[in-house]
Amino acid sequence: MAVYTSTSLKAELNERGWRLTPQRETILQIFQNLPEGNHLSAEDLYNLLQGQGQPISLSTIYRTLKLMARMGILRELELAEGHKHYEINQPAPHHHHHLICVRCNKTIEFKNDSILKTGTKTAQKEGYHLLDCQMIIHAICPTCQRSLLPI
Amino acid sequence: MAVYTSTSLKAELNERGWRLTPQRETILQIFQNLPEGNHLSAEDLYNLLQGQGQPISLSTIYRTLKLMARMGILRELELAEGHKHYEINQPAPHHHHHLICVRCNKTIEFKNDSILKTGTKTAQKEGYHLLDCQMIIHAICPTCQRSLLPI
DNA sequence: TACTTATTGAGAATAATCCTTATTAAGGGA
DNA sequence: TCCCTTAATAAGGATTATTCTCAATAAGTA
Ligand SMILES: [Mn+2]
Ligand SMILES: [Mn+2]
Ligand SMILES: [Zn+2]
Ligand SMILES: [Zn+2]
Repeated sequence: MAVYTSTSLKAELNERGWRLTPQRETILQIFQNLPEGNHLSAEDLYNLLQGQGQPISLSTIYRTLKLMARMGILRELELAEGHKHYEINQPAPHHHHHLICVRCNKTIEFKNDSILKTGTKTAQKEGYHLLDCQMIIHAICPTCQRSLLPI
Repeated sequence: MAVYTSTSLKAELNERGWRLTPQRETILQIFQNLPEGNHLSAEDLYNLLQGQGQPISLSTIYRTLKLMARMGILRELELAEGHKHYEINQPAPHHHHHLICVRCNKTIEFKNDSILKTGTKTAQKEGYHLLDCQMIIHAICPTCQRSLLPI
């Protein structure tokens, strides 16, 4: 859960025999500049880059998102049915969690320092190398509670 | 996060104009009798029922899993790439969380009472009706740390 | 028992994600 | 700076988990 720059990303990639490409640099920048509370799906990111005139193929998008999630640079979130969302993975005080309405997918972020502490301790105890730690609350929002629509 | 019986499931379904079917009863029983630490995918459940000589169509399996997750009876877990897993949703002292290796998907369950408390408090504060609350730790297990295989 | 309509089963449809392959270009060494 | 090795990209096809459609069935209710 480190804070990455182009330089530190390059270093970590090269260390493993991998390469820093303009595509990877671009995608890292997008997420670094994404305002807190925003989350991008693969297709969101694809469209965003198209709009900015620096298109990247969908294959590369998917490969890069997976790579960066497995490196601990991005967090992979299940905020809605059917597809994943991503955001930058940052330590406290930016580290946060998600409260999600299972009916309308409205999502609220919240912070709680003890969660990351518990995650760190648990991973360490088992000898795991921590990448990300998230609490997900599935619930029904006030609006959906009032609506009579089924499930 | 209540403990369900056939009777209480029927009551809750009927209250909403829905019905208790043998298929729903069977699926609830499967999960109630599933030993802690076991998690079933839709296909796992389908095959299990086939083997027990009480087959249920895959459509119904998917519909029922989603229904029960949205009722708070089952927990929907993202333990591996590509498909969901389910387990019964129970309060303390059975309530637990998951530490997952992102490379080999090895999963360890752990308990921590303060997590559910935080979840309950956070949902309540926002006026959400709590269904489930889970902490997910993504990490790399000791074995995968030693292996030189990339990502 | 009879009626209404939620639910099932079967298979087709959808869509997110992954895979294949030719081409490009990053990194490291001379 | 130029070369070589090979990792990475782009494009489109393939895969597959999940949803949808619809005719047939059966749960709930009076
Ligand atoms: Mn977020
Ligand atoms: Mn479990
Ligand atoms: Zn809602
Ligand atoms: Zn592992």
